[in-house]
Amino acid sequence: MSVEVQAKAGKTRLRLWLKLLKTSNAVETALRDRLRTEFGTTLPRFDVMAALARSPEGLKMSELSRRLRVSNGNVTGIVDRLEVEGHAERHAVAGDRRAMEVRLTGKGRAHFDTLATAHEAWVNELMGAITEAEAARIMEDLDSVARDLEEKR
Amino acid sequence: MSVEVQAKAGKTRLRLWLKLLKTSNAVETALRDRLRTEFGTTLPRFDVMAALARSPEGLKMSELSRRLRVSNGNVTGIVDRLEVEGHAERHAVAGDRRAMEVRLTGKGRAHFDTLATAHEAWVNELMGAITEAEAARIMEDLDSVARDLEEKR
DNA sequence: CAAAGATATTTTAAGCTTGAAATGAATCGG
DNA sequence: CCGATTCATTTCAAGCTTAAAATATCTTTG
Repeated sequence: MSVEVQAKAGKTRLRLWLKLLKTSNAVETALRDRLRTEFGTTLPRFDVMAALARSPEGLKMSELSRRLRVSNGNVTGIVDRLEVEGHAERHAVAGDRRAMEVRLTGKGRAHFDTLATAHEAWVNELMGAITEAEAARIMEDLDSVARDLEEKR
Repeated sequence: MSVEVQAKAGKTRLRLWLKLLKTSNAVETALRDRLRTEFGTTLPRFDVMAALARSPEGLKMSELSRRLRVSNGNVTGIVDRLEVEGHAERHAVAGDRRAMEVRLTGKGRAHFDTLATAHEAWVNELMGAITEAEAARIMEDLDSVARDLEEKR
């Protein structure tokens, strides 16, 4: 590839990145707004609840942190707040006094079901401009970026 | 479209959103890491400097806030820190004692040039898995989402 | 001109986020 | 068994972010 063509591809990727960032920020902001105004909650709390909903047996703090790719200290704070709300509970882990298992409460599960339904509808509304065929194609491209990034880690 | 096909397209869009979010978070985290470890700065400061670099005559606080789509209070804090570092300066605006014009200092401009060069190379490295043709196509799709979101605002 | 409304910015309170340090507990090698 | 290391979690300090309230100034209108 010539130097000129390389430079052009570079500028195109930079533009793509800026647009990708702008679009995902716009969608994310809309979701945060709606979670806040319609349900008085936040995206981080929703994310933690979603992870817990997929593991009814409970998850250790470190496992939650690993799955959501956020720091341990971050999970501590979010679970603290979910506990205050009565949506999650910490339980001692038999055989390891260092660890804590976190579970949704009944109230938390019911609340999450409501949130998840609304969330899926919102995403569909916000991303309505993309057809299924386009979605599949973009996902493939993003997958190749994600795989690349995974390797670098 | 049948109910079944609609539901399927809905699930595909949700998956696309989750992948979009994951990928852009991964790229953004890599960029934040490198700005921090290699230059001791942050993405918000980089973003403000980038906006200021494009307007050498200076920008008012409110204009900065509007362009970056962040709150006024947020800009106050970031500009405070850039000022402490000696990378930006606030100036009174002739004819409006409420307003402040912000500009990069000479030091700030030199610093930003270094950052911007590194930033562009990083984005190219991180998004290297995407060819120019794919990039162009994805940008079109994202544009349609962004336009849609613009209208909803 | 004075009151009312609009505009520019800062302040405040609350939450999210991180990396690093601290704590307490488990495990491992000798 | 004991000292060293590793592991799970929390605490801490700093920065980013927002919405809402507070300030100060400008503009419009009666």
